[in-house]
Amino acid sequence: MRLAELSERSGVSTATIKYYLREGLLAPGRQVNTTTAEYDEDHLRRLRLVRALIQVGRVPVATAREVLAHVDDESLGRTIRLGAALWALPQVPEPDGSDEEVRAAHHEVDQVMERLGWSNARSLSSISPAHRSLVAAVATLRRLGYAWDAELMLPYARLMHRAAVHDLDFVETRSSEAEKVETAVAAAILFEPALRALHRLAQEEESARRYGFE
Amino acid sequence: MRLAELSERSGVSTATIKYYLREGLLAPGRQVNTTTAEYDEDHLRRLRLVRALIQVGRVPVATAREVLAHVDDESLGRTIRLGAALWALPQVPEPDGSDEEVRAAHHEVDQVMERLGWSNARSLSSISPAHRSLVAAVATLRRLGYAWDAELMLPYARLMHRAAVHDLDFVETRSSEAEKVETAVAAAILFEPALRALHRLAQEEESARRYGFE
DNA sequence: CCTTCTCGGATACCGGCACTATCCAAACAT
DNA sequence: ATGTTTGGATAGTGCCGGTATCCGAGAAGG
Repeated sequence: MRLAELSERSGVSTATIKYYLREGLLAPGRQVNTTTAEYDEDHLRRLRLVRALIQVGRVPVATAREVLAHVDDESLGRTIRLGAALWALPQVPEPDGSDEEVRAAHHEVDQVMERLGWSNARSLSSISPAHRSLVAAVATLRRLGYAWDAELMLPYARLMHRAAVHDLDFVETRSSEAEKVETAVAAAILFEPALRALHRLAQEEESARRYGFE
Repeated sequence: MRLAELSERSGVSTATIKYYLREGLLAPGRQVNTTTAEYDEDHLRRLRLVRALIQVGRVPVATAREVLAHVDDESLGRTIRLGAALWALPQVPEPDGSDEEVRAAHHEVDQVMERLGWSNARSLSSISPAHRSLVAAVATLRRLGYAWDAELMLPYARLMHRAAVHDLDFVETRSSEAEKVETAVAAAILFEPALRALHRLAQEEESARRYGFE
């Protein structure tokens, strides 16, 4: 298919597709001649993933480029490749290690890891962006006066672990390796809005159950 | 305290504080004379909450203003007040009701509500922003080729409900009504990054458990 | 063959948004 | 008295995702 058709089938304007091509989020089509390029179903799939990353996941274009580069890097093993893709994601700045709250948060987070026996996560604790994000989030909560400690975090950690088991079971259902990596990214990025929405719905439900509409 | 001190203790520049005052995110201080205004601890708390909303929650300034207006509206009952605050949050556009995927997603979501007996959520299904977000997220997933149906969603919904129970238990520990509402907003906005980070950490852990570092 | 349309590529531009820099006159501080 | 600090008003900045415009090279139709 040509650019116009790609645009129509994806619902993304040609101008924006050109922009993504320019930014390296989308591989160029097969050049037929100087003025025509041919795109295929893979391009369409990738374009939809790009849109999902940017619109749903609110991932900056530059970050999306990195994530996708890792998704495409077949020289890496699965965990690494997946990890590399996910590690390119977070948009969280390095927390200030000298800050008091940050150190306290770090301590509580590590305690959670320990009590759950998350040895892998622990061994990566200094480099994993997810770990960094968690420390930053907990530090913010504490700074606002909410004493989020390991005790409070544990039940949430257990719940999210069970969610992760579901995620990976779902990823397993994919056949090809490439699809698995892509699915894992989708699971990380796109399940999150769904989880967040479910969380809020559940809050509404539970709140109405407890207090009615007083 | 005066503006400069408020700035110092919050870590927010005076220019930015002035901006928030202008935008109505922060109540003006007590005017001492034409060139001096006095701020107190409440201002500091509110300022920190504003920063958390904007920086951590990535809530647009205009949206934050609405949320905070509801938090401050003492004329509302708790559930309503809380709901009003949370409902002002979402940044999701109305999904296109005529879209095929959207309708399918809507159906699956309603099925989840029904099977969980979330009668409140169901009765609000047409107006709750969380419901709308969920439909939009599921529609996106389906458009990307992931067949997220009620069957797959149910376990996640159960997990998030348990998280919501923890949330509300935590909110209950607050003493004043105003604090409870503020805490509920914090729970909705600030727990989410923490949950997301826990989710990703759990994914890393589970992934490493299953595949090692192959 | 010639006209007219559409193609892809390059470049400049736009609009929103979260700030930020500058200016000002009033009022402290010393 | 005089330099500094205050809060308020206003205009400007930088980023970033996206768009509008222009171009010359083919494709399509008669």
